[in-house]
Amino acid sequence: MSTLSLRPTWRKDGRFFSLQRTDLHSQARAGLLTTDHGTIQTPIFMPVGTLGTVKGVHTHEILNEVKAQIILGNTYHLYLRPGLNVLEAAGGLHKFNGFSRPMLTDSGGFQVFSLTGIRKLHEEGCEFRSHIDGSKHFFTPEGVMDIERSIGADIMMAFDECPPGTADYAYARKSLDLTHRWLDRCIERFSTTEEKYGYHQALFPIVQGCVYPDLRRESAEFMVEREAEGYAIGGLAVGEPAEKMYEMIEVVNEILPQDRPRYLMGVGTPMNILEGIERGVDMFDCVMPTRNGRNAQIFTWQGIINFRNAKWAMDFSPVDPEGTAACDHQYTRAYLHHLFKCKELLGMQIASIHNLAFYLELVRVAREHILAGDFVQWKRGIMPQLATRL
RNA sequence: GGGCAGUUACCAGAGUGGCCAAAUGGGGCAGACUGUAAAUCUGCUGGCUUAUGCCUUCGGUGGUUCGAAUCCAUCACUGCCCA
Repeated sequence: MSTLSLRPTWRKDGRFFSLQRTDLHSQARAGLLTTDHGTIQTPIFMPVGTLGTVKGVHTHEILNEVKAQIILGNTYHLYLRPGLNVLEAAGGLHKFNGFSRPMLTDSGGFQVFSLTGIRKLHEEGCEFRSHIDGSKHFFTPEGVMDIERSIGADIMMAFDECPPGTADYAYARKSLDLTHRWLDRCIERFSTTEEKYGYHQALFPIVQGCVYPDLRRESAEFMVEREAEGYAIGGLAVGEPAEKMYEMIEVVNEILPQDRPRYLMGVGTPMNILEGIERGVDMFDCVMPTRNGRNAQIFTWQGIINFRNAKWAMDFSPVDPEGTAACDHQYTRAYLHHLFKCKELLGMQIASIHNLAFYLELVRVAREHILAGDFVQWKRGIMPQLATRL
């Protein structure tokens, strides 16, 4: 039996990803990723919009303040609410939420990890109990492909199992084999179905293997054979030490093809992202800027601020003097502190916009330095500041 | 003037003889958060050389008792009702 290949599903013009420059002193790359909803400059950070909305942030703010080039949605969550009938009637997620730039849907693989306790894994798929009403739902690789077709994101993720960072070798082995069998079923279904809304959709497989180099290598090789348009590295930042994560990225990126984008799923802190870029990652997503923003924490070039702390009560300087968003300059730290103390919604909005804008600025500047050829030097200079607690 | 109810930590409020430095909320002070079951969760919140320890505290004062936030007397204040 010949190996399944995704090549027949690629963009017809062959212009999905192009590398502009690879760093001489590291694996860092700058590239362009083209979708029918626009071109993305990589490396890129993708804000997470699980339910078709980046929590607390208007679309015009995502576009003009955050300057996001692509956002995420989540298959499991969108399937439960609003449901596929609504999304199909709307004409896909882009039409439904009014976001006309590229989108990517996660498959629900992460929910296999995070919903431990209300989910059951089988060879056939994963049975979930809805976290909303307890109802039963069965996700299979084929079903997930169909759902992601209905949602209509530009990039679809394969349905995988995301084991915890603490998984032992035996479990990691078993889990990886399941993910691989599921991948081939995803490819089979994806290859035999069409996009629903007249624009191209790409399918990214997800390399797994926990913290075990041999499994990671095997997984990467397995997926390279399938000739995807892009590849994801999953199952990291789920409880393992950061050093292990970096090591796994190195192992995997040695095998993944240079000419295709690599997406490190669910990562991470500003420092994690720069470490990932240095090791050849092109795409990142993480809930951290929005979730931590809602919880009063912001990231800046100078370090990390917790706006719940009393020390900001009388600080009338701007939220972030170096920030790129209007709200960074419109409001003071004392005011933002006040908003969080009073649990005012505006505080969460400001912090979310700020954090996302900062993350996008971080990868934009990183890209500039890759193009200029001094990425490693620049990164080394700013890392200590990023981790500082203000 | 008479009757009734009450006074507990920053606030509200439980406790009505020992398991009480005192429940629970709120507030305050910190911490966590990584493909979003998260505008959530956790810890601390009388003092002390941080402890299965000591000291001080439940309106004031004085009693009863081995032992009192809890029982008695009295004073002060608060609220409601009747004049």
